[in-house]
Amino acid sequence: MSTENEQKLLADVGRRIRAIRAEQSLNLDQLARLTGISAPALSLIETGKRDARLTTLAKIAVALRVPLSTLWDDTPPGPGAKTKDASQGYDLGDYQ
Amino acid sequence: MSTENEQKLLADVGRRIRAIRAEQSLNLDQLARLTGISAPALSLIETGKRDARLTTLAKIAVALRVPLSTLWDDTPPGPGAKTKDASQGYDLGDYQ
DNA sequence: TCCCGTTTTACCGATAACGATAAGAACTCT
DNA sequence: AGAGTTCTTATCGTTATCGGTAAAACGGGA
Repeated sequence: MSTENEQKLLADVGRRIRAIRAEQSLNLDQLARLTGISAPALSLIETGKRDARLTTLAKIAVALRVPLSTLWDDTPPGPGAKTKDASQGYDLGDYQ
Repeated sequence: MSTENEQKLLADVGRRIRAIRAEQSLNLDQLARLTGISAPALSLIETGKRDARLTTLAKIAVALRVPLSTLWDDTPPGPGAKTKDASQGYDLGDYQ
């Protein structure tokens, strides 16, 4: 994975987190208390400046009450039949 | 998110990575070359002993040619109609 | 039992995440 | 302009990831 794609991934995840947080009318301090992650750290994650760990993202997903996979968008929108076959070969997105 | 759930999450993601790697008949050295992640680091991730960063998991997903969300399984298996609504309220799994 | 491929574990050094705190920017309202 | 809220940025100290290397375990087959 190239560096510019990593940046896009982080920026994308951050935008998604911020959008969900805004939907729930939470500010950074409130989300910080819910997650145990400091508000500055959350700010860095949301602005795509920090490469968070898996458990950190999981804490955020739990606090926002969304599935972890909601934080990015790489699942193909195909109508059903998610075979989970690795050699399936659907169109790979930017994070692939 | 509690610590024991974090451990379960990491162990689960690791198991899933290992399963996909086995499906493709890759050993750790080969996946290491594909990802740029060292084989010892991959071993730690697969055995749930390391809390990898998002871009690290993304590199693995790219190398294995699977969507990032394949590495865990928190998307509801509902037939179609993935509204991505945060307040949707389907049954939250162990990672929620 | 002796190899051999694979994986795990242990160390090292460099880099980065993370919490805490504080300061600064941006924005609104009065 | 001043006060208030929210977010961003900076610094510091602790901890963890990560690549590299090497050494151990864990197999299986001849």
